[in-house]
Amino acid sequence: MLDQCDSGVGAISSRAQPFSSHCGGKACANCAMRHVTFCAALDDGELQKVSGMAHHSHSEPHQIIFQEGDAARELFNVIEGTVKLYKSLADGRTQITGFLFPGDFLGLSATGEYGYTAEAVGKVTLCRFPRRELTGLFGTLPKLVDRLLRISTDELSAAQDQMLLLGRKTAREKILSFLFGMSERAKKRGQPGNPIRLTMGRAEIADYLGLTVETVSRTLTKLREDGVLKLPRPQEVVLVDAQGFADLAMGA
Amino acid sequence: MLDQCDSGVGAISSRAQPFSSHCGGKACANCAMRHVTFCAALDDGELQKVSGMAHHSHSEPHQIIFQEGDAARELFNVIEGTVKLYKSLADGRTQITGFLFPGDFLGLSATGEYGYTAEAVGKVTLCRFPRRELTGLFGTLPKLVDRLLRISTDELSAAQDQMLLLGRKTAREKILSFLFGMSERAKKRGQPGNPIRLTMGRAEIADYLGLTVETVSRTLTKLREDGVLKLPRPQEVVLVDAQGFADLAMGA
DNA sequence: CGAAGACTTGAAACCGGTCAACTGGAGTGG
DNA sequence: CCACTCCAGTTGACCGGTTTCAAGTCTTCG
Repeated sequence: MLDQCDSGVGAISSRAQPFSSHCGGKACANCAMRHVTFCAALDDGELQKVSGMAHHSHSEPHQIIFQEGDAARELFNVIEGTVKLYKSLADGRTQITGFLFPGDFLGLSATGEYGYTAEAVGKVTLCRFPRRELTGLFGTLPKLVDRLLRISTDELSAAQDQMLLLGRKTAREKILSFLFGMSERAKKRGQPGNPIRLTMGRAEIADYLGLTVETVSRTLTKLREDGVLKLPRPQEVVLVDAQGFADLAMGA
Repeated sequence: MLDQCDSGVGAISSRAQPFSSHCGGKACANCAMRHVTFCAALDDGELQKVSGMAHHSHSEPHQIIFQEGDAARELFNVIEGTVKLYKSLADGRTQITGFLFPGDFLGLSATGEYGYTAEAVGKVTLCRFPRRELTGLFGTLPKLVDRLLRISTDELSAAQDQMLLLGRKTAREKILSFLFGMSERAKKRGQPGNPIRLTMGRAEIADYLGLTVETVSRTLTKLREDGVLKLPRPQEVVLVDAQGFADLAMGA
């Protein structure tokens, strides 16, 4: 199901994979991410230029992709799996600033150092680009910068929504917003929006929503008791009434 | 002190100002913001190209500059005064996502609509650019896009810090971080970092930190009682030991 | 089958929120 | 010039949602 340089969105491979593989030639042209992330901004000829500099790599669960403060030498597209981005305080308190799924992009930095840590949640496949080589194309590929600017402002918008959530929503509202967001993003990736598959654990949901594990668990239980959702297994959320749920999550 | 198209950073004018004024010719060349925000990315010749499309305007306290959902037709530089950006829930709960001061930029949007509301905190002077005209220059002025990308990633980085603050810090830590940030930003604008001038009210600080007015007030009182700072007037914070304060705020 | 880890549930404590009253300075008008 | 009003800020008492601490339960996996 997984070729060296190409994978189906959300496909799950049971085959052993090389940790890293260089992809020359028309690798990018065959990539499942061809029409998403910044690659979509390029025509076939332009894609050729970046094809040579990219390569795929695989990360194991809990593996750190890069840490806050590391020199930002690479940019990444997520091909498969879930990545979490987070910042921590000295005493260990952690805030997850975002989850990334197939088709998402990461690695932009204004300072030359990554501003946060990126870690694989489950098994992850990434497409890596050397930053200097890619930014070197900015002059000749203006569409590339446009696209990155757009990705960046998109992320900023999401960050502002998350600030509203963290600063002003109750635990119940946080959970509802989170589930709604997960559902919408799954749909955008062409996956079903209703049975929601949670690829991250309760502790990670808690660190994303500014809550504790216990509160996340209790709140989900309460939503189940209220008939809003079912939890056949911890990682699977079935929405009883998807439309009613959307209204709830939006704040009706 | 204030010309039509030029003002000193942080200068306070007592003269009546026209609400809006078009600035042709070498207006931008004389602007106090010439070497900050995205203007700094352009040489004198390039600046000429944008000079004609820009004009300054003045806003009164509490005046809405644009609202969440409005078509994003303009981009702005803050010339003078304080601007707040915020998002609100249907029931009125509000989260301020950022304060902008002279030299700061706003108005980027991925969707074509502003994703948040911008409001003048005190009297404000803005430099306005029609979005379509400015983005039309992207092709010929790659440095402009680079700069906007950098501004955007800077903001994203600040947003992530704010998420950590909102999700994981205590009220005391939030206030300390806020004051520290205000001090650092004042220094970057070439103003003193120690007596901190708070141009926004307690309610706005509260909406920025995810607290209530009462908690902001109580926490400031506590910091005063602990000898960390003095409050000669509500809008003026004197740090008793600036270095010790910085350590505190960073989490020592 | 046993151990480890993730998730859930329970009881009690606490931080920050809510509601309410008070203070003080700025602006206004008598 | 002083009294009044208004509003921002402060302070107090109480409340409650979330956290904390602790003990279960369930699943997974060796």
